[in-house]
Amino acid sequence: MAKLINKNVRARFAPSPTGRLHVGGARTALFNWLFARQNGGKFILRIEDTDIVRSTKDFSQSVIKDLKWLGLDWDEGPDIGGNYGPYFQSRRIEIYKNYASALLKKRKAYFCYCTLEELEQRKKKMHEKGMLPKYNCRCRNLTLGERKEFEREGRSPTVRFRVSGEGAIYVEDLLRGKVSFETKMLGDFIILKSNGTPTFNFANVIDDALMKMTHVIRGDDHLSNTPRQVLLYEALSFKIPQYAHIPMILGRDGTKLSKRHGATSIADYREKGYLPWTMINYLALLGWSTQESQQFFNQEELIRSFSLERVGKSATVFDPRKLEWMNGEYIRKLKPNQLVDLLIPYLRRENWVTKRIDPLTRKKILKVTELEQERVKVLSQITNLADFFFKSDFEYDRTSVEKRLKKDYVPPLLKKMRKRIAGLSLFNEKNLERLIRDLASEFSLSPGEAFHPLRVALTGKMKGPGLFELAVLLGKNEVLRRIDRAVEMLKKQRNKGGGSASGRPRDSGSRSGGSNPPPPANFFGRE
RNA sequence: GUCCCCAUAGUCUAACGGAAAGGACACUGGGUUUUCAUCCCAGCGAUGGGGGUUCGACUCCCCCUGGGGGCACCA
Repeated sequence: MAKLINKNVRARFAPSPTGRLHVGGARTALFNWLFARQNGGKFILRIEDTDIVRSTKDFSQSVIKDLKWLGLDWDEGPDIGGNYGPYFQSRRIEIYKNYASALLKKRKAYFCYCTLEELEQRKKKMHEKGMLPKYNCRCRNLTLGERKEFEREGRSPTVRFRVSGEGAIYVEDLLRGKVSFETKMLGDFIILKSNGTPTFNFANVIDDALMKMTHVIRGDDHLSNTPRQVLLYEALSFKIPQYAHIPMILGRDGTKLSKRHGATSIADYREKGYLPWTMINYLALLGWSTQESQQFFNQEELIRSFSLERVGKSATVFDPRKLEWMNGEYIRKLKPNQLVDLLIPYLRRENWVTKRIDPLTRKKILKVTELEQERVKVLSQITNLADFFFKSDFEYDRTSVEKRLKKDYVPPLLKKMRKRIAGLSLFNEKNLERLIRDLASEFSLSPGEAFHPLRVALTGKMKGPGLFELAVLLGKNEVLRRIDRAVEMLKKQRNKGGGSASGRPRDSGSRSGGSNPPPPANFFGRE
């Protein structure tokens, strides 16, 4: 079936800047964006900063930054303007006040002088009686005199919407069909706070109407708010948009995703080293799928294939493991040269490379990248994977030393190896491999029994890239130094009676003659 | 408590009322590799329970259970 496109579509993302952009918010933004883009319609960004206590300018900026980082773009928004601005709710206060006045005049709203404490108390009492904690409208029909009296007491009023009428309110939802709510379940609700700012339900409705939104795609935690909003649309004679309440994203334990579940903000994932498109691709699959359960999409494919009709209805669990897998897939698809650029910030953070990178150093980083690419799932992991390429005084992994170096044959083997390597005229992979294999058979060892100790001596680990490739990259002299260092380390441990295997020779007190360990110089700086 | 939403493996999910319930992550085993990773092969594993409707139910209806959300001068 050919997809119907509707160029008049206007969809929006309306975050409140009370924190960094959350994965749930990001997915809501994504679905709106995809929907707008595939229809050739407009995607609008509006910042809902009416909670003056919790909203900050910094969070507004960071939300915008994170959306851009994800690769989302908008046709109207706080940073670029548009025909229906301003796009910060905090700059639209007068608009809300005017509409509130209109409702007051029509007696669809009224001033309420109850204080927070009074409301709190009343709610508590109702709760104790097992009643619905719905507002009983003490101020609903105040006389002018009574109002004057309250004002003399110094109370500043809120404006409440008068909920009246019998029967049900129907919400037409694109995903869930017609959902009905009993009007009598709703209490009169506040539309203007006593400080003059609007509440969410009020500002949201007015802006969506004034900004001519055709579709409201949002988390289904908003479904229960919708009947109130419908009442407002009707009271203000606004056209009700099409709703689509998408399933929420939960944490591993099935509860609402929160900091308890670890990283939840887009910025967290950016900093760890997830690629923006990984986030988009993964998030798109949370609550939506194609008939074939396709896993990977490029941007055009995603825009083309997305459809609201195929968005599911049940809550989804955010799975960091699948996200990491997907990031690894995308990292492996990168050209090594692209990956180098992404990796460099993490190397800088460790002070392994200088701010300016000369061509030779870059070439070496490229080589390291080629050797490690298939192991990197998250960019920041490069730090643990490749430390030994950048520093000579890397630490030895304890279990690697135990398993691969604590053998009687190892010290003599390494010493012999050192001698042979020193005598090697052409230090390349082929020659090195032949050398080690020959040595293994001289010692009556399997090749592996010779390879493994050398690997630990050179890298401190028992996992990593091809042994001969990494050795050649390190260079002959560095390889010799590292063998010396490992032999030295083993000797010291033996003297100490087989104590800690993770000791760094340089750090274990003054030296008593013998060969000195290599200086802690930067490998790339020195060679 | 009450209202609303939801229900296929541990997780994301597919399946005009008519397949052996398909794919992906994770996990397990095997192969390749000097190790790890990659790659390849194989395996484990699901329609929450109970009633209907129907020749036939993952699919439609009802009840139960479970989970989530709202009931704010938060959004």
